[in-house]
Amino acid sequence: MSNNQFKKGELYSFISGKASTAIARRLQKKFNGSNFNLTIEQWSILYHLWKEDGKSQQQLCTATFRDKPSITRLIDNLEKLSLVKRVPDEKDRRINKVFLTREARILEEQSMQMAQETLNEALEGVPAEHVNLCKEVLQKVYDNLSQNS
Amino acid sequence: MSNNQFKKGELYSFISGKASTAIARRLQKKFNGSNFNLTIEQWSILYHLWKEDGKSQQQLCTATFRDKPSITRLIDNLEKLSLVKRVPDEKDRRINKVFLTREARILEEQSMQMAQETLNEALEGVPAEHVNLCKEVLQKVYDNLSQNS
DNA sequence: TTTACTTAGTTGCATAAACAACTATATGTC
DNA sequence: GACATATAGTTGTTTATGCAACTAAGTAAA
Repeated sequence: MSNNQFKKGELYSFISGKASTAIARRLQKKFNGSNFNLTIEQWSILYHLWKEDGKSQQQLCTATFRDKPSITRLIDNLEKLSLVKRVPDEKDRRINKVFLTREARILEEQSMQMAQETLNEALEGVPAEHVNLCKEVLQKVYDNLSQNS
Repeated sequence: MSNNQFKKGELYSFISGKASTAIARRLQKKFNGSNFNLTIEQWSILYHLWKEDGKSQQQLCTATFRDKPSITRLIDNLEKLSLVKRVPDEKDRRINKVFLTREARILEEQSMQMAQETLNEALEGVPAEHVNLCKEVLQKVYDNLSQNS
Protein backbone atom coordinates (compact mmCIF):
# COMPACT_ATOMS: atom_id res chain seq x y z
CA MET A 1 0.00 0.00 0.00
CA SER A 2 1.48 3.32 -1.01
CA ASN A 3 1.50 6.48 1.03
CA ASN A 4 1.60 8.76 -1.98
CA GLN A 5 -1.91 10.09 -1.92
CA PHE A 6 -2.20 13.09 -4.20
CA LYS A 7 -4.38 16.06 -3.74
CA LYS A 8 -6.53 16.65 -6.77
CA GLY A 9 -4.76 19.82 -7.78
CA GLU A 10 -1.35 18.21 -7.76
CA LEU A 11 -2.23 15.25 -9.83
CA TYR A 12 -2.10 16.74 -13.27
CA SER A 13 1.42 18.08 -13.21
CA PHE A 14 2.89 14.62 -12.96
CA ILE A 15 0.86 13.10 -15.72
CA SER A 16 1.23 15.92 -18.20
CA GLY A 17 4.99 15.80 -18.57
CA LYS A 18 5.13 19.55 -19.01
CA ALA A 19 8.83 19.69 -18.18
CA SER A 20 10.01 17.26 -20.83
CA THR A 21 7.66 18.81 -23.36
CA ALA A 22 9.14 22.21 -22.61
CA ILE A 23 12.66 20.85 -23.02
CA ALA A 24 11.80 19.19 -26.33
CA ARG A 25 10.19 22.35 -27.67
CA ARG A 26 13.18 24.46 -26.72
CA LEU A 27 15.56 22.04 -28.41
CA GLN A 28 13.36 21.91 -31.50
CA LYS A 29 13.49 25.70 -31.70
CA LYS A 30 17.26 25.60 -31.54
CA PHE A 31 17.25 23.10 -34.40
CA ASN A 32 14.91 25.23 -36.48
CA GLY A 33 16.97 28.32 -35.81
CA SER A 34 20.10 26.57 -37.06
CA ASN A 35 18.60 25.25 -40.29
CA PHE A 36 18.64 21.75 -38.85
CA ASN A 37 15.87 20.11 -40.79
CA LEU A 38 15.22 17.55 -38.08
CA THR A 39 12.42 16.76 -35.65
CA ILE A 40 13.31 15.89 -32.07
CA GLU A 41 11.94 12.41 -32.67
CA GLN A 42 14.21 11.90 -35.67
CA TRP A 43 17.11 13.28 -33.68
CA SER A 44 16.42 10.81 -30.88
CA ILE A 45 16.98 7.95 -33.34
CA LEU A 46 20.26 9.46 -34.52
CA TYR A 47 21.25 9.97 -30.87
CA HIS A 48 21.09 6.23 -30.22
CA LEU A 49 22.89 5.42 -33.44
CA TRP A 50 25.71 7.82 -32.59
CA LYS A 51 26.15 5.85 -29.41
CA GLU A 52 26.19 2.59 -31.37
CA ASP A 53 25.75 2.42 -35.11
CA GLY A 54 23.96 -0.48 -36.78
CA LYS A 55 21.29 -1.08 -34.14
CA SER A 56 18.28 -3.07 -35.31
CA GLN A 57 14.86 -1.44 -35.50
CA GLN A 58 13.80 -3.59 -32.55
CA GLN A 59 16.73 -2.31 -30.50
CA LEU A 60 15.72 1.22 -31.39
CA CYS A 61 12.20 0.46 -30.15
CA THR A 62 13.59 -0.48 -26.77
CA ALA A 63 16.07 2.36 -26.64
CA THR A 64 13.58 5.06 -27.53
CA PHE A 65 10.54 3.58 -25.79
CA ARG A 66 8.50 3.54 -29.00
CA ASP A 67 6.52 0.81 -30.71
CA LYS A 68 7.52 -0.90 -33.93
CA PRO A 69 5.32 1.07 -36.32
CA SER A 70 6.66 4.34 -34.93
CA ILE A 71 10.22 3.22 -35.58
CA THR A 72 9.38 1.98 -39.07
CA ARG A 73 8.07 5.39 -40.01
CA LEU A 74 10.82 7.38 -38.34
CA ILE A 75 13.38 5.29 -40.22
CA ASP A 76 11.38 5.78 -43.43
CA ASN A 77 11.64 9.53 -42.99
CA LEU A 78 15.31 9.44 -42.00
CA GLU A 79 16.04 7.38 -45.10
CA LYS A 80 14.25 9.95 -47.24
CA LEU A 81 16.51 12.58 -45.68
CA SER A 82 19.53 10.38 -46.55
CA LEU A 83 20.54 10.25 -42.90
CA VAL A 84 20.29 6.49 -42.33
CA LYS A 85 20.25 3.32 -44.40
CA ARG A 86 18.57 -0.01 -43.70
CA VAL A 87 20.83 -3.03 -44.17
CA PRO A 88 19.32 -6.52 -43.83
CA ASP A 89 21.21 -8.70 -41.38
CA GLU A 90 23.29 -11.40 -43.08
CA LYS A 91 22.41 -14.15 -40.65
CA ASP A 92 18.82 -13.32 -39.80
CA ARG A 93 16.99 -11.90 -42.76
CA ARG A 94 14.13 -10.59 -40.63
CA ILE A 95 16.35 -8.01 -39.05
CA ASN A 96 17.14 -4.59 -40.47
CA LYS A 97 20.26 -3.00 -39.13
CA VAL A 98 20.16 0.77 -39.31
CA PHE A 99 23.34 2.62 -40.24
CA LEU A 100 24.20 6.29 -40.18
CA THR A 101 25.26 7.99 -43.40
CA ARG A 102 28.19 10.35 -43.57
CA GLU A 103 25.74 13.25 -43.60
CA ALA A 104 24.25 12.10 -40.31
CA ARG A 105 27.64 11.74 -38.66
CA ILE A 106 28.37 15.36 -39.43
CA LEU A 107 25.33 16.45 -37.43
CA GLU A 108 26.41 14.83 -34.17
CA GLU A 109 28.64 17.44 -32.65
CA GLN A 110 26.53 20.51 -33.27
CA SER A 111 23.22 18.91 -32.28
CA MET A 112 24.63 17.39 -29.13
CA GLN A 113 25.91 20.78 -28.17
CA MET A 114 22.46 22.27 -28.66
CA ALA A 115 20.97 19.51 -26.51
CA GLN A 116 23.56 20.17 -23.83
CA GLU A 117 22.80 23.86 -23.97
CA THR A 118 19.07 23.21 -23.69
CA LEU A 119 19.52 21.05 -20.62
CA ASN A 120 21.74 23.66 -19.01
CA GLU A 121 19.06 26.28 -19.59
CA ALA A 122 16.39 23.93 -18.27
CA LEU A 123 18.30 23.11 -15.12
CA GLU A 124 19.68 26.57 -14.43
CA GLY A 125 19.66 27.11 -10.70
CA VAL A 126 18.89 23.50 -9.81
CA PRO A 127 21.54 21.95 -7.57
CA ALA A 128 23.22 18.88 -9.07
CA GLU A 129 22.10 16.65 -6.24
CA HIS A 130 18.48 17.60 -6.84
CA VAL A 131 18.87 16.79 -10.51
CA ASN A 132 20.24 13.38 -9.61
CA LEU A 133 17.49 12.64 -7.14
CA CYS A 134 14.90 13.71 -9.69
CA LYS A 135 16.41 11.42 -12.30
CA GLU A 136 16.29 8.55 -9.83
CA VAL A 137 12.63 9.18 -9.10
CA LEU A 138 11.76 9.30 -12.79
CA GLN A 139 13.71 6.11 -13.43
CA LYS A 140 11.90 4.42 -10.56
CA VAL A 141 8.55 5.52 -11.99
CA TYR A 142 9.53 4.06 -15.32
CA ASP A 143 10.64 0.80 -13.73
CA ASN A 144 7.48 0.56 -11.65
CA LEU A 145 5.32 0.83 -14.73
CA SER A 146 7.41 -1.32 -17.05
CA GLN A 147 6.33 -4.38 -15.10
CA ASN A 148 3.02 -6.06 -15.84
CA SER A 149 1.99 -5.55 -12.24
CA MET B 1 26.95 29.73 -16.03
CA SER B 2 25.44 26.44 -14.93
CA ASN B 3 27.26 23.58 -13.28
CA ASN B 4 24.92 20.97 -14.69
CA GLN B 5 27.15 19.40 -17.28
CA PHE B 6 25.70 16.10 -18.45
CA LYS B 7 27.57 13.09 -19.56
CA LYS B 8 26.50 12.02 -23.00
CA GLY B 9 24.82 8.86 -21.77
CA GLU B 10 22.69 10.66 -19.24
CA LEU B 11 21.36 13.29 -21.52
CA TYR B 12 18.62 11.41 -23.24
CA SER B 13 16.65 10.33 -20.23
CA PHE B 14 15.74 13.87 -19.35
CA ILE B 15 14.64 14.91 -22.79
CA SER B 16 12.64 11.83 -23.61
CA GLY B 17 10.03 12.14 -20.86
CA LYS B 18 9.87 8.37 -20.53
CA ALA B 19 8.33 8.59 -17.09
CA SER B 20 5.35 10.74 -18.00
CA THR B 21 4.83 8.74 -21.18
CA ALA B 22 4.76 5.56 -19.12
CA ILE B 23 2.24 7.08 -16.71
CA ALA B 24 0.01 8.24 -19.57
CA ARG B 25 0.11 4.84 -21.25
CA ARG B 26 -0.76 3.07 -18.04
CA LEU B 27 -3.70 5.38 -17.44
CA GLN B 28 -4.85 4.97 -21.03
CA LYS B 29 -4.85 1.21 -20.56
CA LYS B 30 -7.00 1.56 -17.46
CA PHE B 31 -9.42 3.68 -19.47
CA ASN B 32 -9.54 1.15 -22.29
CA GLY B 33 -10.04 -1.69 -19.87
CA SER B 34 -13.02 0.09 -18.32
CA ASN B 35 -14.78 0.88 -21.59
CA PHE B 36 -13.89 4.53 -21.17
CA ASN B 37 -13.87 5.74 -24.73
CA LEU B 38 -11.47 8.57 -23.97
CA THR B 39 -7.92 9.51 -24.88
CA ILE B 40 -5.66 10.87 -22.17
CA GLU B 41 -5.54 14.16 -24.04
CA GLN B 42 -9.34 14.43 -24.07
CA TRP B 43 -9.39 13.48 -20.40
CA SER B 44 -6.91 16.25 -19.63
CA ILE B 45 -9.39 18.79 -20.99
CA LEU B 46 -12.20 17.35 -18.89
CA TYR B 47 -9.85 17.37 -15.89
CA HIS B 48 -9.47 21.14 -16.10
CA LEU B 49 -13.19 21.64 -16.67
CA TRP B 50 -14.02 19.54 -13.61
CA LYS B 51 -11.87 21.94 -11.64
CA GLU B 52 -13.69 24.92 -13.17
CA ASP B 53 -16.42 24.55 -15.74
CA GLY B 54 -16.88 27.11 -18.52
CA LYS B 55 -13.22 27.88 -19.18
CA SER B 56 -12.49 29.52 -22.52
CA GLN B 57 -10.47 27.68 -25.14
CA GLN B 58 -7.64 30.11 -24.53
CA GLN B 59 -7.67 29.29 -20.82
CA LEU B 60 -7.54 25.61 -21.72
CA CYS B 61 -4.49 26.31 -23.89
CA THR B 62 -2.68 27.76 -20.90
CA ALA B 63 -3.87 25.11 -18.49
CA THR B 64 -2.90 22.16 -20.67
CA PHE B 65 0.21 23.68 -22.24
CA ARG B 66 -1.15 23.19 -25.75
CA ASP B 67 -1.52 25.55 -28.70
CA LYS B 68 -4.81 26.88 -30.02
CA PRO B 69 -5.28 24.50 -32.95
CA SER B 70 -4.72 21.52 -30.64
CA ILE B 71 -7.44 22.75 -28.32
CA THR B 72 -9.81 23.48 -31.20
CA ARG B 73 -9.57 19.91 -32.37
CA LEU B 74 -9.72 18.33 -28.94
CA ILE B 75 -12.90 20.30 -28.26
CA ASP B 76 -14.23 19.26 -31.67
CA ASN B 77 -13.78 15.63 -30.75
CA LEU B 78 -15.18 16.07 -27.25
CA GLU B 79 -18.24 17.75 -28.76
CA LYS B 80 -18.70 14.82 -31.12
CA LEU B 81 -18.63 12.57 -28.06
CA SER B 82 -21.28 14.83 -26.45
CA LEU B 83 -18.99 15.48 -23.51
CA VAL B 84 -18.62 19.27 -23.84
CA LYS B 85 -20.47 22.12 -25.48
CA ARG B 86 -19.13 25.41 -26.86
CA VAL B 87 -21.06 28.48 -25.72
CA PRO B 88 -20.11 31.88 -27.15
CA ASP B 89 -19.43 34.47 -24.49
CA GLU B 90 -22.22 37.06 -24.15
CA LYS B 91 -19.94 40.05 -23.76
CA ASP B 92 -17.05 39.08 -26.03
CA ARG B 93 -18.20 37.20 -29.09
CA ARG B 94 -14.69 36.03 -29.91
CA ILE B 95 -14.62 33.79 -26.88
CA ASN B 96 -16.00 30.28 -26.66
CA LYS B 97 -16.70 29.06 -23.17
CA VAL B 98 -16.54 25.31 -22.90
CA PHE B 99 -19.06 23.56 -20.67
CA LEU B 100 -19.28 19.98 -19.50
CA THR B 101 -22.37 17.96 -20.33
CA ARG B 102 -24.11 15.78 -17.80
CA GLU B 103 -22.46 12.75 -19.39
CA ALA B 104 -19.03 14.24 -18.78
CA ARG B 105 -19.77 15.01 -15.16
CA ILE B 106 -20.58 11.36 -14.57
CA LEU B 107 -17.09 10.37 -15.68
CA GLU B 108 -15.26 12.44 -13.10
CA GLU B 109 -15.22 10.22 -10.08
CA GLN B 110 -14.24 6.97 -11.73
CA SER B 111 -11.58 8.47 -14.00
CA MET B 112 -10.00 10.48 -11.20
CA GLN B 113 -9.80 7.31 -9.18
CA MET B 114 -8.02 5.57 -12.03
CA ALA B 115 -5.59 8.49 -12.31
CA GLN B 116 -4.95 8.34 -8.58
CA GLU B 117 -4.38 4.60 -8.80
CA THR B 118 -1.96 5.05 -11.69
CA LEU B 119 0.08 7.60 -9.80
CA ASN B 120 0.21 5.38 -6.76
CA GLU B 121 1.51 2.52 -8.90
CA ALA B 122 4.02 4.85 -10.55
CA LEU B 123 5.35 6.19 -7.27
CA GLU B 124 5.28 2.93 -5.33
CA GLY B 125 8.31 2.88 -3.07
CA VAL B 126 9.25 6.51 -3.63
CA PRO B 127 9.36 8.49 -0.38
CA ALA B 128 6.96 11.43 -0.31
CA GLU B 129 9.76 13.93 0.19
CA HIS B 130 11.51 12.69 -2.93
CA VAL B 131 8.29 13.08 -4.86
CA ASN B 132 7.97 16.64 -3.67
CA LEU B 133 11.54 17.50 -4.51
CA CYS B 134 11.12 15.97 -7.95
CA LYS B 135 8.00 18.00 -8.56
CA GLU B 136 9.87 21.14 -7.56
CA VAL B 137 12.66 20.39 -9.99
CA LEU B 138 10.23 19.76 -12.84
CA GLN B 139 8.37 22.95 -12.05
CA LYS B 140 11.64 24.86 -12.02
CA VAL B 141 12.56 23.39 -15.40
CA TYR B 142 9.22 24.47 -16.76
CA ASP B 143 9.62 27.97 -15.35
CA ASN B 144 13.16 28.26 -16.68
CA LEU B 145 12.00 27.46 -20.19
CA SER B 146 8.78 29.46 -20.15
CA GLN B 147 10.77 32.64 -20.27
CA ASN B 148 12.06 33.98 -23.56
CA SER B 149 15.60 33.88 -22.23
C1' DT C 1 9.47 -32.33 -43.12
C1' DT C 2 5.32 -30.66 -41.84
C1' DT C 3 3.04 -27.95 -38.42
C1' DA C 4 2.78 -24.61 -34.81
C1' DC C 5 4.79 -20.81 -32.64
C1' DT C 6 7.69 -16.75 -32.21
C1' DT C 7 10.05 -12.63 -33.70
C1' DA C 8 11.06 -8.51 -36.91
C1' DG C 9 9.19 -5.44 -39.52
C1' DT C 10 5.22 -3.11 -42.39
C1' DT C 11 0.61 -1.12 -43.42
C1' DG C 12 -3.98 0.92 -42.36
C1' DC C 13 -6.60 3.75 -39.53
C1' DA C 14 -7.72 7.18 -35.87
C1' DT C 15 -5.98 10.73 -32.86
C1' DA C 16 -2.87 14.36 -31.66
C1' DA C 17 0.87 18.08 -32.13
C1' DA C 18 3.46 22.06 -34.40
C1' DC C 19 3.40 25.72 -37.48
C1' DA C 20 1.56 29.04 -40.73
C1' DA C 21 -2.18 31.37 -42.66
C1' DC C 22 -6.61 32.65 -42.12
C1' DT C 23 -11.46 34.93 -40.20
C1' DA C 24 -13.95 37.43 -36.86
C1' DT C 25 -14.34 40.33 -33.06
C1' DA C 26 -12.62 43.80 -29.88
C1' DT C 27 -9.72 47.86 -28.58
C1' DG C 28 -7.30 52.02 -28.89
C1' DT C 29 -5.90 56.29 -31.43
C1' DC C 30 -6.31 59.90 -34.58
C1' DG D 1 -16.07 57.16 -37.50
C1' DA D 2 -11.76 55.11 -39.70
C1' DC D 3 -7.68 53.08 -39.16
C1' DA D 4 -4.19 50.00 -37.11
C1' DT D 5 -3.44 46.52 -33.89
C1' DA D 6 -4.33 42.78 -30.75
C1' DT D 7 -6.87 38.67 -29.36
C1' DA D 8 -9.84 34.23 -29.92
C1' DG D 9 -10.60 30.73 -32.59
C1' DT D 10 -10.39 27.78 -37.15
C1' DT D 11 -8.32 25.36 -41.16
C1' DG D 12 -4.58 23.10 -43.90
C1' DT D 13 -0.41 20.56 -43.97
C1' DT D 14 3.24 17.58 -42.15
C1' DT D 15 4.89 14.59 -38.64
C1' DA D 16 4.31 11.40 -34.88
C1' DT D 17 1.78 7.91 -31.79
C1' DG D 18 -1.14 3.72 -30.57
C1' DC D 19 -3.46 -0.20 -31.85
C1' DA D 20 -4.72 -4.07 -34.80
C1' DA D 21 -3.86 -6.83 -38.61
C1' DC D 22 -0.70 -8.32 -41.62
C1' DT D 23 3.84 -10.62 -44.15
C1' DA D 24 8.24 -12.78 -43.92
C1' DA D 25 11.65 -15.33 -41.69
C1' DG D 26 13.45 -18.17 -37.99
C1' DT D 27 12.74 -22.01 -34.34
C1' DA D 28 11.12 -26.00 -32.24
C1' DA D 29 8.51 -30.18 -31.82
C1' DA D 30 5.70 -34.03 -33.88
